[in-house]
Amino acid sequence: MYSQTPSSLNALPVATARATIADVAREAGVSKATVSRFLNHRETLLTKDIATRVELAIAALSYSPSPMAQALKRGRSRLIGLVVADVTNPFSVAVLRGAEKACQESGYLLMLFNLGNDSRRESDAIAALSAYQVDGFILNTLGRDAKAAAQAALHGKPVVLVDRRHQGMQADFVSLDNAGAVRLVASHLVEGGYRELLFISEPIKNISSREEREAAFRSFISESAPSAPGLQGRTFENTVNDTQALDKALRDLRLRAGKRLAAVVSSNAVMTLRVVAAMARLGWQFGVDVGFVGFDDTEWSPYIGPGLSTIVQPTDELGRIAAGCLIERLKGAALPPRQILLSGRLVVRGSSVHNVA
Amino acid sequence: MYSQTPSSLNALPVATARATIADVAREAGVSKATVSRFLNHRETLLTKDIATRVELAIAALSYSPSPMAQALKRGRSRLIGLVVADVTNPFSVAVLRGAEKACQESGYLLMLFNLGNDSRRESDAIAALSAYQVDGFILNTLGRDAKAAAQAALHGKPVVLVDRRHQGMQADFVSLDNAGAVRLVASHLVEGGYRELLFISEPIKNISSREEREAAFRSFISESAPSAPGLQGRTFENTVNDTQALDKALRDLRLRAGKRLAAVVSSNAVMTLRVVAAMARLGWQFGVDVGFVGFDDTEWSPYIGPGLSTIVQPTDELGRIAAGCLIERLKGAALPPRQILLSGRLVVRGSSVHNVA
DNA sequence: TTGTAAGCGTTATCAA
DNA sequence: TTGATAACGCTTACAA
Repeated sequence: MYSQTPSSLNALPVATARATIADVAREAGVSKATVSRFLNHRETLLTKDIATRVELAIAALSYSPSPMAQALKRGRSRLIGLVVADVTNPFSVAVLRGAEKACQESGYLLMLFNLGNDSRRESDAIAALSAYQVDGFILNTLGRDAKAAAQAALHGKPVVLVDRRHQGMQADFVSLDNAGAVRLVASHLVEGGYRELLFISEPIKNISSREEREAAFRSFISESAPSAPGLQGRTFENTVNDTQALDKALRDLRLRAGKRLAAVVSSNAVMTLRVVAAMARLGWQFGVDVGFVGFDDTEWSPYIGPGLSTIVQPTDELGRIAAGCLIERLKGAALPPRQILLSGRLVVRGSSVHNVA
Repeated sequence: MYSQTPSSLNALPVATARATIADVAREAGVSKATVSRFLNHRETLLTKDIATRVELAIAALSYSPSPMAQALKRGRSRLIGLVVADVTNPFSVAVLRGAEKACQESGYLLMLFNLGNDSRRESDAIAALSAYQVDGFILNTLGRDAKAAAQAALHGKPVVLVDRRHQGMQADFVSLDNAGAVRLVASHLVEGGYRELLFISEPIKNISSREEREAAFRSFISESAPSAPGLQGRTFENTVNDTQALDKALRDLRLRAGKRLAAVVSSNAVMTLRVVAAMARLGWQFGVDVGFVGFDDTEWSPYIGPGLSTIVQPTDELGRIAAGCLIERLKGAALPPRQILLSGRLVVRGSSVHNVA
């Protein structure tokens, strides 16, 4: 504070242009080519004497090469394009976080494009990112417009899909083991005595993760019915503002259940919040009136009612691995498309433990 | 589905290089300069005949100019660097969302750098982004390392600060009106009969928004003491894992309050969650044992206990305006540094309405 | 009104 | 081992 006199505040140094490779060459008394060699093939092909001269010049001018120029020349940018369906969704953000970390560690920078759940922008996103010569894509998109995603591949850039598959696309795919997680949830509820289950999802519309979860739920019910007498299960798709339908679905659930215990399985955090709101409207309590398990653990899950039981997705891992896969390919690995499924973890809290009180 | 035969899946077209301006020129039978003119000064300086020929060629080759090459030549990249303190913080994400939207609308792309609350990376972030020739910066950073931020200015790039000021930096600043919001919160509590208040913040360490909120709280207490008999207020800084200190602070609060009503003001969403956890540990209820208002509204606020009263920050606006300010300057506006403060809105829920039950 | 050519900051190919 | 020089894809004097 003391050292910051008013004059030092105003007299900001005039914008001083970045040093270029030519400046360094001049300073060191060598050619640009030599500087470039120092940068890229330091150990080989260089006299010690010259190397140190270049090194000094670089330090003196605090030079660092322009990634833009490098990109233009090399055709590679050390940029990774990340397209997310919706930055508002905590899942997307968590993945973003993991991916960003992995990229930073490998010296890549992330260019972000948010779709805001507008699937029409999907091809815009890929086009824009592609124009900036991103070296590869991480896509957590809507999955409707397979063609758009394919474009990326057409430009020969590697792609990693997170959470949502694209039909007919040859790409690495990183995701939660949805089927396994559903089994975890459903068998926990059945063991806890719940017999009338309702799986609630956002509109499924071809989104692979939603399809997989719903399908796994259906299979579980039909497979388990023999060994769990009285077990029934249904699925329900709820659109964003249709609170009436949601309330009705919950009431119907209890009606169907009769004396049996009823439970809800929510397919993601967004849906969970809607169910929480519905429960408040109905004046029902988790664990008393209905059991509950939701996909996606959030920081607030423990504090809603008796605590919400959830499936924890390894989101950070998902992001890291997605970025890792991509970077591996960028380093030249020519592997066949991989599918990496990570297991979810069930966290049991009060909402899925029946409580008569 | 039917049209996707196995062969069409495998026989992906070979990576076909992007068309360049030279390709277009050849196709149209004109010079590169002409194509460039069509791109940049379409209306002026061009014969109708030639213009259409170029237009056709562009369409035929589905050409779009390389932003990298343009950036290299022009020195401008249509890229905006966004540095956030912590992508995990819902506030940062919300701002990010607003900024991203505004950028997209103006044809800018966002390069993201997350500090993960590690202040040492602040200068790395700015250096990395700056190397990619971003045209400007949106900074929501830790505010410790004023020099790092200043570097950005030194390269002559405009900067917008969000939520956190940097000492001695000439830059636009966009933020919540912290003082006003604190007054809103505190007077609401006092009017509700609360007389022993505790302001709980994450460690303040020079972070301007935290300082401002705490200072405003202190002034409010001393200004209002005369007109509100028995009014007392303290402030408390809680570090991330120190649950013991937090629990003690809450117990002491009620001890001090005696028969008077006690209330907590939490300085952001992260802190709110810790208070929620502490209340659970203590077995206390919001609105009964202590009153509560927290900064930052979250989707889950309504569903914790009787609902948490909160200050809603216009986060989307903050992001939009930040990006807007920047883009305005990028268009050439040479204004003095502006300070834009947006008002918060108080949402009253059960936690700040005393309930004897 | 259009074309030629130089240059943005790199890297890579050739000679020396 | 080092240095010219051409190219990457674009814009912009300057000429025509």
